Amino acid sequence: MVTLEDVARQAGVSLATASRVLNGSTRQVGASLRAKVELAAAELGYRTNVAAQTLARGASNVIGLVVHDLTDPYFAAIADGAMRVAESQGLMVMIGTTHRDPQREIAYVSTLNAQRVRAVLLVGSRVTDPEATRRLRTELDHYRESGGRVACVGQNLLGVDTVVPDNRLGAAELARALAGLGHRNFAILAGPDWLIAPRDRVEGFTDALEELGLPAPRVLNGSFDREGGYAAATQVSGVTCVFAVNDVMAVGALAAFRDRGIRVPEDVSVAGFDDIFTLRDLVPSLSTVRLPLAGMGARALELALDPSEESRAESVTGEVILRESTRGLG
Amino acid sequence: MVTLEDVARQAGVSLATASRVLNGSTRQVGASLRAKVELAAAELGYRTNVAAQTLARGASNVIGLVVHDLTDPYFAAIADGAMRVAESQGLMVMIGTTHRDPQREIAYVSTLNAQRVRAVLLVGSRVTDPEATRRLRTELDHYRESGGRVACVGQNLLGVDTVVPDNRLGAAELARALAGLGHRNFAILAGPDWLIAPRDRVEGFTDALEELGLPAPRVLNGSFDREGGYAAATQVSGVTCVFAVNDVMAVGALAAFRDRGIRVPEDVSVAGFDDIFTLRDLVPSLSTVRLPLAGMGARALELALDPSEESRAESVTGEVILRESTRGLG
DNA sequence: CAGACTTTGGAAAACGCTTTCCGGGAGGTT
DNA sequence: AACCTCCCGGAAAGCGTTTTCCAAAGTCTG
Repeated sequence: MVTLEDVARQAGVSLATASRVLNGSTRQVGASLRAKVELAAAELGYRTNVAAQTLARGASNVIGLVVHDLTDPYFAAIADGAMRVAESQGLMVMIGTTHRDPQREIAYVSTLNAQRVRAVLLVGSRVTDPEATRRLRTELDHYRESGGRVACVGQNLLGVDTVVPDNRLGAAELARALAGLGHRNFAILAGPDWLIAPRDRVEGFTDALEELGLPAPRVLNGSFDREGGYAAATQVSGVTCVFAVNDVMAVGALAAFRDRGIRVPEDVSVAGFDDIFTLRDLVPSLSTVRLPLAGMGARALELALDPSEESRAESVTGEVILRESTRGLG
Repeated sequence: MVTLEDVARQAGVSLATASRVLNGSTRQVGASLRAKVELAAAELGYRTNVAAQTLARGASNVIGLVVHDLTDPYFAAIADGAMRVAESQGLMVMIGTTHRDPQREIAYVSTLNAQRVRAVLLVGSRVTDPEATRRLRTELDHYRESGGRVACVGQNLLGVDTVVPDNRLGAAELARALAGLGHRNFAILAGPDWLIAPRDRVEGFTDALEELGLPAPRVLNGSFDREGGYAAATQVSGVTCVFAVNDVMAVGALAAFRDRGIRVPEDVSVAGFDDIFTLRDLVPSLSTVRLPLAGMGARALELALDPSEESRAESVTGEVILRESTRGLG
């Protein structure tokens, strides 16, 4: 293991000088010594010991990213956006997946705190359980007191910088658009009740229908993934349009309808939410609400990194996109 | 910032005792002192400073994961598998995306070396450029000399533990299966020449056709993603079956054929490779070669973590899965 | 050319842990 | 009762950096 001291000795300079040359210091070092140090470092194959550096500097070059599930393209897209800005800032990314377990989210914040990461990004819907939220807040506050920065992509419930997708508005506009196509009877394939994002989407959609004077939709709960969409869709009947609260559930619904011999959009229209890139080529192509996922991840990290006393919440509105999976009536 | 020393003082014990209680040591500590320390730690909200711990122990609890592109479900699935075993071992994961740039891959290995991560996982096809491979090997050797462990998911070119998808065999078996359906004239939507995985798939497929005495396929190169598949597919004509060297290219091809008014599988059959989970519900459902992606990621990390002098290569064979996108002729 | 700055190099004190030694006391054996 | 072992607590020496303080050597200025 080559240390700075080895480099310094080989270059015939002091530890201080070697440090100043190799790890960006504000101090100047004369050209000749600088060259000697660089040569020695290259010859010996020196690699900075980041742990030692972090300890001495009291600040690390790592950020933490906590997502629900990396194989869900929704999170992959957001993570990708965040990672691009991390890379541009020379920061490494430490990542944890909670698989939607609030306990694990808290545990990760604690671990990332122990790692003294520069910032933590919490990506994904908050939960309705106030106790879980409170415990998470406590942990976050603890981290922030020791200088950590936090941002969230989700609901503004943690008292930290947050990028908030306007789920209610997006769902409401989708509802209006679908009503505009002539639909009157809806079913909603909802996620679990304890996740706020899907709940907000249900409420936004439902409220909009009510405002339009349309009958209340039938709400069918399922897990927030493809299987949940499939399962919920097996119970759908008597409606002309179903709204799945996210695209992967919509995909499950499409599969269920196919298996049941129900044609989309001829027999029933289907719409999703998120506009997942990987699903762009589905047949029929999916009507949905587009969210700028990568941008949201990037923005969240920018917020976290940008020092500021009060916490900011930036709302992101989705854009309704009607494709082939929804058709006009009459 | 609460330190171990603060905890020790508050508990009225020595630093050594506090350390032994809070951070798994082999040494026993009496019940009463242990309780005092735990209480003090909880009261003060102590969080281990992992950087200091790493420095003192000379070993970290993080592993590095280098993938081409996280938004590609292929990599997300492998990463997920690896992350599950990491989590089960109490290891954190530091992740880097190269966007298929060999330079960046090398740079990440260097950075992860500086971080003194326990192990590095390189996920994704190797490149044909021997110079890039040599430079990467040099960097890896350097890392390993200082005790780092390395594993790779891809081709066995780096002299490290490797999980090798048998691309040739998988493609060959796919070719035989498709020939078994009666197809004689094939086109291959190939990836870029400098990536070995797609090249191997092309060769395996081509060789198998030759063995069967069938005409050589037309090979169309494109980028290793959806767009590449789309672009290459626009040039396809006069064949009954096209093999896209991975599923996302196949999706692009499906889209291209749709745009051209060519029906799949009636007018042309399409097969992919990888069996991406998210694409399971495509219509028509995609014939492909299934690779146990999560298992491969998990296995690679196991190999990396399992000490061994000589480097091991474990081959993984894909399973041909014929679905709706390929049809039998005659 | 004296005095006041500015540069630049080095010595050494942190940074917050882990772990090796030491030593004292408790328990067991002749 | 003397001798050995164990067991457990603490003092202190690292781990590899950064950075503060000094000091020496230039560089200006008047």
